[in-house]
Amino acid sequence: MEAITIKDIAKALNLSTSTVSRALRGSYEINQETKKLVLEYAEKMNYRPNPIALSLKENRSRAIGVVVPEIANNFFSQAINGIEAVAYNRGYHVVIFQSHELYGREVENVQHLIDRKVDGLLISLSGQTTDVSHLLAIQAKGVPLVVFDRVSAQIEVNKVVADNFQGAFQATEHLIVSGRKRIAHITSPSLLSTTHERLAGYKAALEKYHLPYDQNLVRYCGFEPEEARQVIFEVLDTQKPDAIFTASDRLALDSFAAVKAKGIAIPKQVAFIGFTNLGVAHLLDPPLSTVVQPAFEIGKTAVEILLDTIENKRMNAAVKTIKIPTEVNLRESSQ
Amino acid sequence: MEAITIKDIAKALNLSTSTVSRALRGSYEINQETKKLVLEYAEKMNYRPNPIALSLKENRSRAIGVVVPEIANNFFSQAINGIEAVAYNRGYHVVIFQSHELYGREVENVQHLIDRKVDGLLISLSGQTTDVSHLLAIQAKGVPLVVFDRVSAQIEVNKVVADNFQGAFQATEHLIVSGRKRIAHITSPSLLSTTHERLAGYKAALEKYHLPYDQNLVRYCGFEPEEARQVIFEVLDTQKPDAIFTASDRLALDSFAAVKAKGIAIPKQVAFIGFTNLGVAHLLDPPLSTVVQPAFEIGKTAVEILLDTIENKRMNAAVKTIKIPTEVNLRESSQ
DNA sequence: ATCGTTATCGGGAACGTTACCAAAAAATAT
DNA sequence: ATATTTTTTGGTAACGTTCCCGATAACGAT
Repeated sequence: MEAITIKDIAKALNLSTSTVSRALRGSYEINQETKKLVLEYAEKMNYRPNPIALSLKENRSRAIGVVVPEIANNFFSQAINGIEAVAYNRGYHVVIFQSHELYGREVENVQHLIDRKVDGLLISLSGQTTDVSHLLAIQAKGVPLVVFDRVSAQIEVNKVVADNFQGAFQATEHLIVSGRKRIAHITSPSLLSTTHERLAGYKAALEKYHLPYDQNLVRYCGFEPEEARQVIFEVLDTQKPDAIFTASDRLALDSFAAVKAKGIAIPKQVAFIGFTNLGVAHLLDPPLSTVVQPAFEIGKTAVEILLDTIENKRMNAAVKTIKIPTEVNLRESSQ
Repeated sequence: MEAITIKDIAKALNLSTSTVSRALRGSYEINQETKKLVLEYAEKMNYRPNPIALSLKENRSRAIGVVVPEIANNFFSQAINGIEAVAYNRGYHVVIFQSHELYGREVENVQHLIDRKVDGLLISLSGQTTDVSHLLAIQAKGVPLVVFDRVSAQIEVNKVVADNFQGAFQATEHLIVSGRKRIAHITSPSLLSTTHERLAGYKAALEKYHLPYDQNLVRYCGFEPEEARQVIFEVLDTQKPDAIFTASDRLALDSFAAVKAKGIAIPKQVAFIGFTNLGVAHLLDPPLSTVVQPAFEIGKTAVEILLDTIENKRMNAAVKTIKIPTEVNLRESSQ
């Protein structure tokens, strides 16, 4: 029941392991008959090369690591699908780890992936991550790295993100032109790059239409289950907004639920638009307007850059940040 | 920048690799001073053991493999979270592969995980899988295996599933007692164990209330994007049901959307209840009644059995199938 | 002083594979 | 027939680690 190895084949056919290896690998420097013999026997015995031995020898694994905050999040699972599609076609495995928004877990994940000799790393930062020295360290080691979605200014590396500014700008502008004046912005922890960019888009839209920027209308919200609810209740009670623009998948849902729970009519009393990749947005009550990120494409682009780097196809390419346009879907919740 | 190894430490401290290994591992048969010296140096140089070398030597990896159809599916991502939570606490890594509902991909995934010497395997079958010889093969090899959610009768192995019969029975019963007579059941491919069990629950409820079982009201539906829509349209047009009970996460959504697209009032004209783990069910229009599977707990239970098997903690335990109760949430869509 | 014990350490093999170098055999050239 | 090249193969080391076995030294006991 034990797996068959090159040694077993060599012994069975009275050859050396070198010869068997040659037969299995490239065809050069080998008698065609010997090669055939080996290949047939290997086939018959269902020989499968041991990737672990290979990894030890070659110091690589034909696998790439992916670290995301949470796969139970549409954006990330879609991004992973993009990553996987490309990686699979190019002969790489994808090893997925979740940080669960914890800095410590993220560092651990990165370390483990490096220990396991992944050929490259794709990461979207946790909500707690401010210090990126763990990434700088692997960069110093020469491990190819691409950061996507949630990036950091502290590291010079290829990045792939949605055009968060544009999306937020368009969402806010839409709310403004449809007559809203007090637009609350419920957003993620201020550490995140996405938070900054979306806030900037929000501000820019206000500015364009000469609306005042009121700090009290902007709320940062962490990842605790009940947090969004509290924040929404508070902002509704104290600020009386006539519109809400939320900045993430999870926040869109929790906030939407909270507003409804409070018995406030959407969009009559408060218009609502969410930055989210929820597939069910059009089925909600009322149908939810959304800014959608091209998650699959972000994943796809990120992994393409990573694999090109791994395979030395971008030797002299400068490090850059790729912005992929977002898409706005206007529905009843914001009319 | 290269990673430091035991050899490097040995050379630096003028010791043999054996001694260094001993110092790093168990403390027996080693001078306390030598040990301290080694540990300090290792710490200073940031030594990390090479798990690949370990895997090669010990023929195991301290990792378990998980094969699921699709992570962009609430049920599976929640199950994975359950798996991960337990595995992490017990010192195992989790390697996630997706079959994307393809039999070929599933076989490949299993093979790759075995090649990579996972200590055990958790799998939920693809929608195409009828032949489980790939699982029988690894079972014969002695690799610990637990099948969850979508199982197969063809293999005797520990299984963890939701109580699909109960959930379907309760859903159907609820529709019946609230006055519905022609209840359509939109379900997954007939190969799946979950499909059978849910259909059985549906039938049993009809029987209990002496309603006829009409084959035309039951529709099997594959995984193509437009398929559910077509099926729903057809069944609505030709069968005029007064209720719809759907059998999966994806089908619930697609069917719900299709019914609404057709302009049919829920629940007035057609009552609707879905077997789904959607987090947003209560926010839909109208709020969607659901049968919820304890996904996290299924994952948790499955991995506990697997790890116990790996660690020989269930030597004489008989193979069994664990059924975990489902939960019915009644909302407006089915009143 | 010799011997057996104990504590501590080093050497070598092994896990599966490939790369390099050398050796043998075969083919070709002289 | 001999020399030279080409083709084909085998042996060995190496990747990083642990385990088994043997070696050495110190030590107390006789």
